[in-house]
Amino acid sequence: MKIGEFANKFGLNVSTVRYYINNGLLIPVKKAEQYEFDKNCEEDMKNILKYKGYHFTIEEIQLLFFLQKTSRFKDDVVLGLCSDLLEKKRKELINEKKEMEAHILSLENEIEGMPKTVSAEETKTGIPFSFIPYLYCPRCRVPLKLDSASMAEGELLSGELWCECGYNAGIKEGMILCGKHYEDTPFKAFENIESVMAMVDQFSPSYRKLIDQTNLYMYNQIHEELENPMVIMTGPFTLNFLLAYIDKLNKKNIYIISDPSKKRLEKIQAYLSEGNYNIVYLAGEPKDLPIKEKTADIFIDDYCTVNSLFTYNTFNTENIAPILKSTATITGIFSSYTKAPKGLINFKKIQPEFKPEKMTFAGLKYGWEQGGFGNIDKKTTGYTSKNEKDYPQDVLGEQVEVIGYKARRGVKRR
Amino acid sequence: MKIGEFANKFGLNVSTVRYYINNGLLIPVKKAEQYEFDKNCEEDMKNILKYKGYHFTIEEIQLLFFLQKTSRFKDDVVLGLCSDLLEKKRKELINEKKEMEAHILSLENEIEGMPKTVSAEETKTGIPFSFIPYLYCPRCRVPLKLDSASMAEGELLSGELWCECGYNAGIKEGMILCGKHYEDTPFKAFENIESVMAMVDQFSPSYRKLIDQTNLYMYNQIHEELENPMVIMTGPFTLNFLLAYIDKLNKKNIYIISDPSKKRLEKIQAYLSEGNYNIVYLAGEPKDLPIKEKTADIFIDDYCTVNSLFTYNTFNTENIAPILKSTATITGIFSSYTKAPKGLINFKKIQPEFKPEKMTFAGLKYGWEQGGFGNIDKKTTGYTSKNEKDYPQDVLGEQVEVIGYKARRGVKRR
DNA sequence: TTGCTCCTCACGTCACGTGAGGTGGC
DNA sequence: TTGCTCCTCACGTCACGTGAGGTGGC
Repeated sequence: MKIGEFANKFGLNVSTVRYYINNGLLIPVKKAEQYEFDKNCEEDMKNILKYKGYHFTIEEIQLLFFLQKTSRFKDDVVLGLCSDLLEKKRKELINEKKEMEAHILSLENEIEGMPKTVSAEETKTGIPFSFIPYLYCPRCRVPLKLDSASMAEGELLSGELWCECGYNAGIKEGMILCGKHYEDTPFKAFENIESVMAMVDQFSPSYRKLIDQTNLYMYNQIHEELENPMVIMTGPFTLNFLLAYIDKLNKKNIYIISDPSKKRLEKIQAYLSEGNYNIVYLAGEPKDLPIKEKTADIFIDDYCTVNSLFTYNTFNTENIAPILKSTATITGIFSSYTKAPKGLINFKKIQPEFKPEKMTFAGLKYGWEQGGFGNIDKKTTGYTSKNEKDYPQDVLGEQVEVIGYKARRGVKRR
Repeated sequence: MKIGEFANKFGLNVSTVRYYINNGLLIPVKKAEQYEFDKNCEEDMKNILKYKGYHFTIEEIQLLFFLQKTSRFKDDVVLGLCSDLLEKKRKELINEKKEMEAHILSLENEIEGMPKTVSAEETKTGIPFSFIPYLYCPRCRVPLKLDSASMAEGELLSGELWCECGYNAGIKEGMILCGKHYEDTPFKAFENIESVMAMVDQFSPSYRKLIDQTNLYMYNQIHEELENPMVIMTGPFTLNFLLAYIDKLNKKNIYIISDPSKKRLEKIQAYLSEGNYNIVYLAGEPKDLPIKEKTADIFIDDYCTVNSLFTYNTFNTENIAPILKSTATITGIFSSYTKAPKGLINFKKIQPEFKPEKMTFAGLKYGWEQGGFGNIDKKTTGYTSKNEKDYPQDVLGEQVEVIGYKARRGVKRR
C-alpha cells in the first residue's frame, strides 16, 4: 500500500503519516524511492492513534514502541517503566475528564443565563442641560434660542432651537436634528455598516487585533488629561472605541456625537443607552453643526476602512478644527494601504466618486495642519498579513498599515 | 498591580500574560513604560481562563471579548452569534468528553491486561543441527568432533566439542562456551549495559530516533538479499536491531551471536527465546571463535556509544573478516563525535585505556579494508542536537554524527 | 503524452517558553 | 550602589499543514 491509500485508510493527512515516519513511529520499507506500507505499519498506526487518544506525546509513543517492540517486556525493569507510563496517563486522563465535566457544567450555566433576545427598552437620554450654552447658530455664531423645551432630570428631551437669522433645529427624543440631515446613511457601501457586526463579519481577526491595539494607543493619548471633565467630540465610526473605553473615562465628560444619518445615530444611542453618559447626539452635516467655536477639549476619530474612509470620502477637518479649543488634543486611528492597492481599485468600481489618492494619511495630516493642528505624532501599530483578506474588497498579497496618531495645535517641536 | 504579581495571582508565566496583552485580550494601562493591572484586567483574565477551559482558541476569545465588551449584546445578530459560539463549543466539549471516557476505559483494559511480572519461562533453544558442520577448530581449521550430545527437535542442547590438537568447548543449555570466556562483561562502564533499558535511561530521545532510523537503513541494506536463508553473524550490541527486525527477516536464517560474557549472552538468549529462531550463541573472544572460514553471508554490527565503542575499545575486524564469505555484505551503525570531544575525555577518566583517536569511523573503515572489505558506503543519518546530552558522559554543546554503512569485498567502483 | 501520486525541503501555525540585551524604579 | 523586576525582540517548541520544485510509475 502506498502512502496516499494508507493515510486515507486512517483518515489522516499524508503529511501526518510522513511526520510519524520521520519520527520513527512508522517504518514502511522503501521500494523505488516510494514507501510501501504493510500489515505491521497498520498495526503500528492503530497503536499510534490509540496512544494519542491516551494523550501521549510523540516522544512518549516513541519510547513505548521502543520498549514494546524491542523488549517485549522481557525485563522486569522495562515492564515496570511501561506500566508506570500507562498508569500515569490514566491518572492524568481522569483528572482532565473531571475538569472537563466541571467546564461543561459551567458552560451550560452560562448558556442558560444568556438573554434569549435583546430587550427593546429604549431608555433614551437627553441633551445635558449644561451643554445648552454651547449650542450656537452655525451661520451667525450667536447662542441659539430654545422654545417648547421638555426636560427630565436636568436633560433636554425635546424642543425647538432657532436663531433670528432663520436657522432652526428640532430636538426629538434627546437628539438634535439639524436642518440638513438624512434619515439613513447617504453613502451605503456595505450592509452592516452601522453595526458592530461589521467588524466581525468583514474584518479579519488580525486586523481587528490591530484596531484593538490602536484603540488602546488612543486611550493612552487622552487618559492622562481626564482629571477634569472634558468635552469630547467624536467623528463618526468611533462607536467601537467608545464602547470599549467610555467606562474608563471621566463619568462627567460630555460627548458630542454627530452623523448625517439619523438612523445611524439612533443605533449608537441604543448601544450607549446604559451607563447614563452625557451625550449630545447631532444629526447633521459636519459643515452645519450648531456648536460654539472652541468648545471641545478632545477630538477622537476613526478612519478605519469599511467606514468613513470609504463612505464619506472626506476628512472634514476644516469643519471640526474651529470647534476645538486651542489646547485641544486630537487622536485617531487610520488604516492605509501599503502594498498594491488593488482593493482600492475594486472599491472604486462600487463607489466611483471615491478618490483613493486623496484618502491617505498625508492627506489627513495636511487637513489637520490647515486647521492649525501641525504638531502631529504618528505611530504604526502594525501591518496586516499579506496572506489574509482584511476587507471584503481585499485582494491577497495586499497589506494595510494601521496607524494611531495624535495632534495638537502648533508645529511639532523637535 | 505589576505584571509579575498579576501573573503569579493566576499561576501563569509572565510570558503568557504578555501574549494575552499582545493579542488584545488584556488591556493593562502603561505607566512609565510598565503595565499596570487593575480590577478590569482581573475580570478579563478570569474570563480568558474560563473560555480556555471551554477549549476556545485565542482568536475565538478575542471575538467573544469584542462582542461582549463593545456590543453588550445590544444587537440580536450579535447575541445570536455569541450564543451560537457557546452552543457549538458545548457540543464539541461533550463529544470530547465521550471520546475521553472511551479512551480511559480502553486504557484501563490495557493496564489490566499487562503482565504483572515477567514469566521466568526459559524456553532455551539449542544450536541448529544444520550448523554443526561449520563448527571448526580455531587453531587447526578442521571440523570439531562432538561427544555426549543431547538433542531435542533437531537442536543441540548440550555436548562436548573437541579437536585432536587439544582444543575443546562445552555446549550447555544451547550455548557454546569457548575455552576463554567470561562469566560477566569484562569491561563494565555502565550499570545497565546489557539491557535495552540502557537506551531508555542513558540516551536522549533524539539520539534514539537517529538510531532507529539507522537500523532501518541497515535493514534496507540487507533485506533485498533475503530470498534464500542466510548465515548472519552479528557483533555484540546488535540486540536492539535484532529485536526490531528479526521478524521481518527470513525465518530460516541462522544467526551467530557471540560475546565474551556468558551473562550478556544469557540475557540476549532470554530476549530472543520466543519465535524459534535459529541462533548459535558463542561465549568467547572474537579471536577464538570455533567457526569455519567463509561461513557467514551477512555481518551486522553496532558501534553506537555506551557499548562496544567504549567498552571493547577495538573493532575486531581482523577476527571477523575470515569468517565472512567472499560475497558477504557488512552493514552497521556507528556513532562519532563531530564537535569538541570533551565527552570522550570524560570517558577516558573512567576507562583510562580507552583511545578515542583510534575509535573513529576512519579507523573502522581501515579495519574492514585490511580484512579485504574496501567497497564501503557511508551514510550520515543525522546529528544530535548540540543542546541535549545524548550520553551520560556528554557535555552540552557537543554533537554526535550517527552513521549507517555497508561494505563488500573489493575496492569501491566509481 | 498526460494526469496522478509520490518525493524532499523549507517555511508557516498556534500558544506559548526561553534567553539576550537593556532600561528604570525601589 | 545593588538587586530585583520590568521591557522588547528574536528565536525555539510541538505536531503537524502548506506549498515549491522535481522525479517516477501507470
